Amino acid sequence: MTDDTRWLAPEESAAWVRLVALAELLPGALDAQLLRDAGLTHFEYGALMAIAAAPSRTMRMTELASRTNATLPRLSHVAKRLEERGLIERFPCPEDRRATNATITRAGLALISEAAPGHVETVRANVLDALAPEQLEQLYVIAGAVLARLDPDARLSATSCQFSEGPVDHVVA
Amino acid sequence: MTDDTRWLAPEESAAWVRLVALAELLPGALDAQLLRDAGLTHFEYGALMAIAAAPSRTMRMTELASRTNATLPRLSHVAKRLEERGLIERFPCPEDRRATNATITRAGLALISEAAPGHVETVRANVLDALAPEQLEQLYVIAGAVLARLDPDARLSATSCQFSEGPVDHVVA
DNA sequence: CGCAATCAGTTGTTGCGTCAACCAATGCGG
DNA sequence: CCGCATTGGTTGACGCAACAACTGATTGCG
Repeated sequence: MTDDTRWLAPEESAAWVRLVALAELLPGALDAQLLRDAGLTHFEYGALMAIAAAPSRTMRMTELASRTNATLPRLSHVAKRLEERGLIERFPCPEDRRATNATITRAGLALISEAAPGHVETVRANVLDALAPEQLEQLYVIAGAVLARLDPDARLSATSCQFSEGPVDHVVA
Repeated sequence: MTDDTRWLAPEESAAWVRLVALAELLPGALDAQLLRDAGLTHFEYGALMAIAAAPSRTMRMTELASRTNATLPRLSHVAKRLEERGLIERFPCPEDRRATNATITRAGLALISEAAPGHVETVRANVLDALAPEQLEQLYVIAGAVLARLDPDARLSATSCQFSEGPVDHVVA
């Protein structure tokens, strides 16, 4: 019973344990704040942001699913709930009648506009304010290297980032 | 309507987007491999590892919940399933008859012993092999700084790390 | 032109996590 | 001691995500 597994060295294990803890705690922290202050999960917030950032504030379900790392069934359920809450609207795509387009409503825009400041504040308080500028750069590079493995097609960090943290006034105006 | 929110600078946004993508994808990747190869979620694997690493391979439910970042109800459900599968056993604590102790069985030890190499391989393939030694150190520091905010009591990265990635032979032998 | 294969999305079922309620044991102040 | 709040843990109900199955539209190919 030879064991050729390359077990983790202490430095590797230490870094890994912390990364796992981080990945475990971060989603909960984001969800908790957004759910408390805006009644949105972080996923819903990201989806609304992605739609709002799209040209004409409209996006195909499939593309939205890809950008938010959701399965199509999941997105369909979420969209249904968001539509019932009046935050988005769905209508068949004229060009391809199989497809469905989702648009964010005024109410949806208003909601994310209200939610954004608090969310950004949470991001700063929990992450960004803890890091020096050079660490921010290191994090960018490190996460990029890992994402190249986890997300080879770069479906997430797409060009117009769906978790954009800028003001949304330009779309509201 | 003055807006004193400090919106994210481009470098901040870029790093943040990647970190979020990482936190979103990593759990899924870990779960997928462990579920496929050992029929365990990453959480269950971590819980079994934590018990296995404890003195006399026994741990109180409350402490286990704290170390694995689980609520007590969640852990109770998970423990019930693991017990039904014969991987752990629960028995009332002699000293405090409110408390419950969980012990890992031989079958449980055998399972994590089998699962560990594949898991470590996944960790290397997805994360560690993508990073240079200095990046590993940077990651350790950065994650530590963030965890100081997210997990002030350091309930997760406790001394005998529950997600330990070392061989488990010493407990099996 | 017609049929098969594929694509886009929705719907139903199952499993897991959270929340609230509950029971039992402990311990602490009177 | 006794009463009552607190701690440790389990249970049940509800909500959300994953998977599978299905409908309808489109493409491709003979």
